[in-house]
Amino acid sequence: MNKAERLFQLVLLLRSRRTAMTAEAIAETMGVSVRTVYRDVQALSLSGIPIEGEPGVGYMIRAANHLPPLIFTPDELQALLVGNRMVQAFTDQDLAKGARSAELKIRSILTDHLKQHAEQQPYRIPILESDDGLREVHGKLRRACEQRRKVRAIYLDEKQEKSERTIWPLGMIGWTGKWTLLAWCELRHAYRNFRFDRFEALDLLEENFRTTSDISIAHYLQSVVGMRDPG
Amino acid sequence: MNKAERLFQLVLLLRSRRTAMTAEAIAETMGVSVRTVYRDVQALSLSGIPIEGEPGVGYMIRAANHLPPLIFTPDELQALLVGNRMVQAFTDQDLAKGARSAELKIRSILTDHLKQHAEQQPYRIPILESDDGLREVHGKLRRACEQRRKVRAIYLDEKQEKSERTIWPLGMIGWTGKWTLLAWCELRHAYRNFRFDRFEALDLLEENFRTTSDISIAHYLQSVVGMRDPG
DNA sequence: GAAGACAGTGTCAGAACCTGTCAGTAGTGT
DNA sequence: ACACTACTGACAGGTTCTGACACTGTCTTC
Repeated sequence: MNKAERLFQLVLLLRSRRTAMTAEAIAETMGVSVRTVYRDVQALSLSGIPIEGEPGVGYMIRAANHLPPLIFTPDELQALLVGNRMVQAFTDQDLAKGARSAELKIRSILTDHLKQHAEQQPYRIPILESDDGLREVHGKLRRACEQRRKVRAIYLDEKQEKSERTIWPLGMIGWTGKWTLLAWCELRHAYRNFRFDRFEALDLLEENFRTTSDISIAHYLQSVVGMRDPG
Repeated sequence: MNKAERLFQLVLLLRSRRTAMTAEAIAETMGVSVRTVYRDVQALSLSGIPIEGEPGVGYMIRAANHLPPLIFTPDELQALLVGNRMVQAFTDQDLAKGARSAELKIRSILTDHLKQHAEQQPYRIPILESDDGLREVHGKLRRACEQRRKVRAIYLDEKQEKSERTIWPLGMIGWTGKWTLLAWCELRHAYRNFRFDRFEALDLLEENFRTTSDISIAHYLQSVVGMRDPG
């Protein structure tokens, strides 16, 4: 049996049971090594199939019938589709890819009636290749934020003055037409905002940082802007 | 992309459409040769997925239920959430409402693992009340586009000259930081682009218009911009 | 708190499988 | 008979997949 067929069978196998199944048991049923089962589980997981394992218990797939089926209203669908296009145009390559595959998944569960709706979109959001440089910056900063990695950056400020510093990227703020990074500046020991389009160079360092109650988006919004963080 | 993943994508792709798709079109979307598409179709068919082809028409899949329970990957989820926030900030009130309720529905089906992901968002997209005027314009134009209603508009052009005209709103184009309306101008008998922030007044008329092969977004993109409409 | 069991990951070489190419076939319309 | 489309067969070379084995991290037992 080849891999594709085996993955398909694995989904059927797990879905047909109410109890979990250990990797070893799966290996035996499928006639492959345990190592291969681990790889198969990972493959399914990466495709977004909600397969979950627990040590000592085994793997199972969450039964679909315990969930409310996802049914969107036309406005909800429209919002998702428009949002997805904005992401493709205004963020980074990886997120754009995520947006595309999320859209495929959403479209695949629509009723015919809604599919029709989805097809006649008045929205067009051009994806400009000239923004590819910005997309790269965006991607790097997103990774840095998510992994809480410090960043060494060369930045050009409003006065056209170049500076090199180490910053802790806390959050990415979307304004109409531009993104800024909220970061903690090690040099100044203070919050600073950086426009994405003013970075001359960016290096993700190996070193991590820790957000504290004194250094975080919520704290910045509270103490500097004077508003509660909506999350 | 490996075969297993591609087969999964193929199922989603076919399920996401109302109409059949030729092997050649599939090959192009997937980035593989046509021969491989034929093999993939056969593989799915052998696994018992009801995929059917008709010469000259293409392939399609009957009935659902063959889809494994579907959930999003972290990147897909991130894309949906960011997109939703952009919609709330940069479109109109109704669509924003749609975005919020869509988000609730999506969150309700997430696994614990994904919920955690969803909570630690680095993105913040402020919703500025000062844009409420723009939101109203946006909402009116969206309704006009969707219902294909003619619009009587007072518009201030680049030279600060005011004009009143009847237009057929065809599409809403999202640029970095601004929206423009592509419309057919009854006065000039030509396509015109209007910035949302330059409308002084907007009245949705009772009268409808009909898009034709000579007056449509696709035709505009083809004949004026010189590109194919991505849809 | 050391030893051991258990679940899962990293790596590697050889085997198996997959892909594109190209030639060929069946069916259909002219 | 010819052209055309949709599809299949065969094959070489390139990729990927698999199992073996060492290894990590966690939890349990004594």
